[in-house]
Amino acid sequence: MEELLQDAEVAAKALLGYRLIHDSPKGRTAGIIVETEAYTADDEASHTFRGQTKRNSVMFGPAGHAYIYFTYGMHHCFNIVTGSEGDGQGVLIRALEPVEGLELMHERRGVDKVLDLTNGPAKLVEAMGITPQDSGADVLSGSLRVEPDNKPKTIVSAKRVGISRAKHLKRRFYIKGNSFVSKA
DNA sequence: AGAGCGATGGCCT
DNA sequence: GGCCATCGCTCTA
Repeated sequence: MEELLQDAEVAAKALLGYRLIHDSPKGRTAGIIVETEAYTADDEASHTFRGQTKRNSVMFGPAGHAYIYFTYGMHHCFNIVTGSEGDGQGVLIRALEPVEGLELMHERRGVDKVLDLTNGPAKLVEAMGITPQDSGADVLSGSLRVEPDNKPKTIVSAKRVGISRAKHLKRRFYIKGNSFVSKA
C-alpha cells in the first residue's frame, strides 16, 4: 500500500474511507476509518519527537505496522506507521464508522448507543478487540488489517485533540458530515 | 450542551 | 513528580 510510504499527513488523508478489519476468536469486527491524525518526528506533540525509546520503537520501523500505546492509565490507542523506515512517523486512527460485528462491539464496550461504539481512539481499540499484543504487527495482512473501501467525498482538516504542544497544526483529518467523528 | 474532574499506570525529566 | 495522542460521570444551565 504505497500511500503508507508517504508522509504521515498524506497517509492520514489517504486512509480516510479505508476499512479496518479485525478477526478475533470471538468473531469479526470492521469499520470505516472516518477520522485520523498525523504525527511526525519533527512535531513536538509526537511520541517520536525526542527520539527512539523502547516505547515508541515500532514507529521507527517500516510503514504499515501497528503502533499501539497505553495512555492515561487505562486506555490504548492505535496508529499505523508511515513513511520510510527510521522516520518515526505515523497516523493515529481516531474514529471508525462500525460496519461489521456490531453486537460484538456492544459486548466489548458495554454502551447502548451505536454512536458511542467507536467515536474516539481508545473506544475503537476496545470495540475492535485490539490489544497491546497487536503492536508491531503488519496491518496489510493478518488478522488485524486495513483495506481500501469507499473514497470519502470531502475531507476536513482541523486541529488535533488532547495535546498541549503544537496545538495550532491542522493535522487532524475527518470525513465531512460523518456522525462518528469524535469532535467536529 | 458544555465544563470539570477522577480513574489509573507507564514513561520521561 | 508530573504529565499524558482518553473516557465517562456529574454538575450547572
